Amino acid sequence: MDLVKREQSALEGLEALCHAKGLRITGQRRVIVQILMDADDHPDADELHSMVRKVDRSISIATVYRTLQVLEQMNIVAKRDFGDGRARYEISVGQRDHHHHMIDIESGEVIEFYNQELEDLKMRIADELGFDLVDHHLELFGTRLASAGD
Amino acid sequence: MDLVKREQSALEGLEALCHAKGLRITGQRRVIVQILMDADDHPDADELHSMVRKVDRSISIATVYRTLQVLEQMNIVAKRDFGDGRARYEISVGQRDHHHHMIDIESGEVIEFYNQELEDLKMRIADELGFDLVDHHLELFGTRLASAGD
DNA sequence: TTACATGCAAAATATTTGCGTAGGA
DNA sequence: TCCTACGCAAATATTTTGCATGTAA
Repeated sequence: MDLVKREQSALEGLEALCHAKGLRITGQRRVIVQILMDADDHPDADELHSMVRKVDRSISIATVYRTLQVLEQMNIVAKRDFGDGRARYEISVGQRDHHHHMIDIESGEVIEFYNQELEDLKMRIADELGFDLVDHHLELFGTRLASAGD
Repeated sequence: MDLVKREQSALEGLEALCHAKGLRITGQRRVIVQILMDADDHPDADELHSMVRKVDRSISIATVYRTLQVLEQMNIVAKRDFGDGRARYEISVGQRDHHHHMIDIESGEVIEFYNQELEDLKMRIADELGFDLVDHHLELFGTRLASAGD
């Protein structure tokens, strides 16, 4: 239920924030946000466009980019970079639910994780450097341990 | 002296590694590595190209990209992403001397830092996730505290 | 009605690659 | 000499933008 609630609030958040900023809630924007909320991976603009077009074939790649830009400014979407050439996107419900990525450099698989120690440490580091932390990205790249899992 | 030694070893490392991998040490490669060692910021390919051309006007942007690619594979150069569209490069002497970046989102200034706690924590997190850590990127984005510095 | 948003196609960026030549080992 | 690396220019890939039209408020 928690996940569902979170998704609803993201969509509500979208509408509320759109209104607050004088932006229009269009069918395209609704579809793009919905698709991105349903995605449990990190699609790039082109992948997102393909998915979006399964719902509404008329939506253009330009609108996808423009919408992602707007959503990023509203902190509804976070833009990520995993080292290949293109940007990847994911829903970020406000600043909550912060997580990072462990990337399997052999398979390309991306695992999300959260670690409170890390959050604390980053705040502390930023503070020591004389900064107010606004955002942060951490990506770990590695290979699966032979012993573990599989 | 320490810095000088480190730079020398980077250049020596280049030659040694080139030989080991059957790669040729060309004038272009020497210039590119030298310029990158002398840079204390994080130039992108185009900036690097401009700097390199002050030494040898015939060096092309393609060679800069190709050299950076080779150097990255040899772990002599690290590719970074600070959120604008282009990749940035810096010398990384082996795996030592690891550091991260605190980016001032107002001025674009980049401050490098190192934190042992962070290194330990990242190793631990990767291990807990069942991974052998190969590489990692951390970027903090923030604004300068009013009270601090200035 | 009236701006803002959209689709389309062209443009702007960043990076890679084919090809014939130059040059390091 | 031989093969890798180079310069050049064209090709790719990704993202942005101008413009005429559509549409939410």
